[in-house]
Amino acid sequence: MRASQIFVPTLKETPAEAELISHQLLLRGGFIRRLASGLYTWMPLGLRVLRKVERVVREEMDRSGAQELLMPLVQPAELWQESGRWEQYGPELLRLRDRHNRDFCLGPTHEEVISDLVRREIHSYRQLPVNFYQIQTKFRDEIRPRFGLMRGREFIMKDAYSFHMDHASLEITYQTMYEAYQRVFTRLGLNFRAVEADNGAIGGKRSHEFHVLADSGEDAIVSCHHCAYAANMEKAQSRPEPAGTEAPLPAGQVQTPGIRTVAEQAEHLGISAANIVKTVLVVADGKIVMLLLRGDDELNLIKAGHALDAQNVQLASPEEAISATGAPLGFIGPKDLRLPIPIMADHRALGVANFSTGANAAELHWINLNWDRDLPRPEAADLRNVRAGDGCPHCATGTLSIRRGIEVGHVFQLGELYSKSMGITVLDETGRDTPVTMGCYGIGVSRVVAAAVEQHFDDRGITWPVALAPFEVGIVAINARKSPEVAAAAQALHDRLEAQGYSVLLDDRDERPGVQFATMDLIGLPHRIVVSDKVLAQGVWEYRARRATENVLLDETQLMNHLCKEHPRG
RNA sequence: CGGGGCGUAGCGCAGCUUGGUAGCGCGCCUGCUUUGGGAGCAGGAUGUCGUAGGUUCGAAUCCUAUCGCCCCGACCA
Repeated sequence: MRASQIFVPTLKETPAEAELISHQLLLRGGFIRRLASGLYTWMPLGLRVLRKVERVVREEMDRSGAQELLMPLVQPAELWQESGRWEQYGPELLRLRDRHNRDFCLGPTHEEVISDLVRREIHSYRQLPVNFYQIQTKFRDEIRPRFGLMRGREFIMKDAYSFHMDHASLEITYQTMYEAYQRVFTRLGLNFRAVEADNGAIGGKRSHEFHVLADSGEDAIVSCHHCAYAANMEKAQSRPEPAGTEAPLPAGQVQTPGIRTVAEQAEHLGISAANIVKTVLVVADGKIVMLLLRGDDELNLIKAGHALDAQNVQLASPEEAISATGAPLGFIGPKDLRLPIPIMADHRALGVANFSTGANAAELHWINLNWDRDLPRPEAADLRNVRAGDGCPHCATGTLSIRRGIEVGHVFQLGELYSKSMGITVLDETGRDTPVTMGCYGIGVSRVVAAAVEQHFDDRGITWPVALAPFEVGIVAINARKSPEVAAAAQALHDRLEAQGYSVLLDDRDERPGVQFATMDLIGLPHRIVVSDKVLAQGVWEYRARRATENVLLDETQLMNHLCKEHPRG
């Protein structure tokens, strides 16, 4: 491909709308253009990158035995009403009506459609297991689309759905998908981590997220630097700590005027936050519940939802707090409640001796309380966010660290959720109707493009991994208009490389060398070859890898060997 | 949904406080020169100042409404 034949509108200046480096560089490099909030056009160069991702995903899905199909973006409301998600999904589901006044939605995901297909078409255990996938546009009417491709409203996703007679079969496919995802992200040249994830209210046995590691990531992921343990924040646990062995001190109450926060309380009392048990009131499915945490810990609402077996957990409002306990926020505690409120404590809160907590009266706190002696131990659960430095729950010596990640993949065991709500059954060996077990597996194809840039850029532009680059090799013909020899040599080299199977972009534009170099660097092709009179006179090519800083002079054989080494084929 | 910010040429911005009919840089077009890291000189084109209404002799500027875009928050008692 010659640069004069492909539309690559690069920008010297960064558009004001772009905050994230990937967003900036994809706009500047002419890969994407914004149409409206969360909606992007894939320009010719960007589309080439997107197709690269799709190709790798498709190859690995096919290799793992999944079958590709393509389902509609527009989906009838009836299916969503049947699964219950027409009501549950909320405003993220973009609903629309057709001319006959029938309700539809734009598919944010395709469990309903695939479930409908499978229950119509698959009737026997002999037809299972089966795994269908598609690479298709999704629409989610996000509260706040942001960061360009990272959180768009319309995006491209590979979604797969598997169906099984039993959990053992699901487990096999799940593992197969997990391994396929490992291969996909490895082949794409991304630094990623698979982490244990929370299944949410859906339940099911297992779930893993695949995160590309990047400081700009929206998710916190936890990993042990000693063993293989890794989990996302909602799921991560830490090694239990031995309870304190301090001798109990006499309990008492202390005036704490104007003290609202744990930090203020610790300072006022001259103790550490770890010696405070803080009380968080939440409303779990409409009911007030008191949660206790060590003062230096943070509540994780998702974990609270699990512990309480509640769909919806929110912090209580100041008014709800007063009406439930008689005390304002900041002075609430588990001892001597005037109304019975269910109490649940994080494990670590139960390990604190001689702790301070609210006394259920304005401007009053307890000090030196001890479990069992002063108040009964409440039910214990895991409620806190782990912190960097916590002990690993899986090995004896490791400690946890927290990094940022961009979620690009998710494998999930759905179990019988949809087969029950939508009645997907098959006949088993004995001729009995049996609900099938389901798994689902997603990759954010368009998000992968942005995530890759977040991980691969420098001050001059993008530094694509070879598997993602829109072209593998860039040829810069210096002053080709002045030198027919350069023009001819560059074109001939381009043709030879393409004949070898490389994708090549030949910069044949009538631009000054500086412009050509700047463009090449910005769009981030992995290999650059410069053709000039100077170089031709020496009978060599001037080569430079995008991620290198020095030029290398190579003869044709050396060049071909080098490229071959970088791009193993077959 | 709450809070904040911004809409002026294709892009980045100034002008607005103090109303007088729009400007800078980049890009674009023409010519000449230049040619190894986003060139120089000369000439040129491009704006319903987001939209609608109002105030005024006069509005990019003041007022009202509205649309769009961006950022932050929605997490601690």
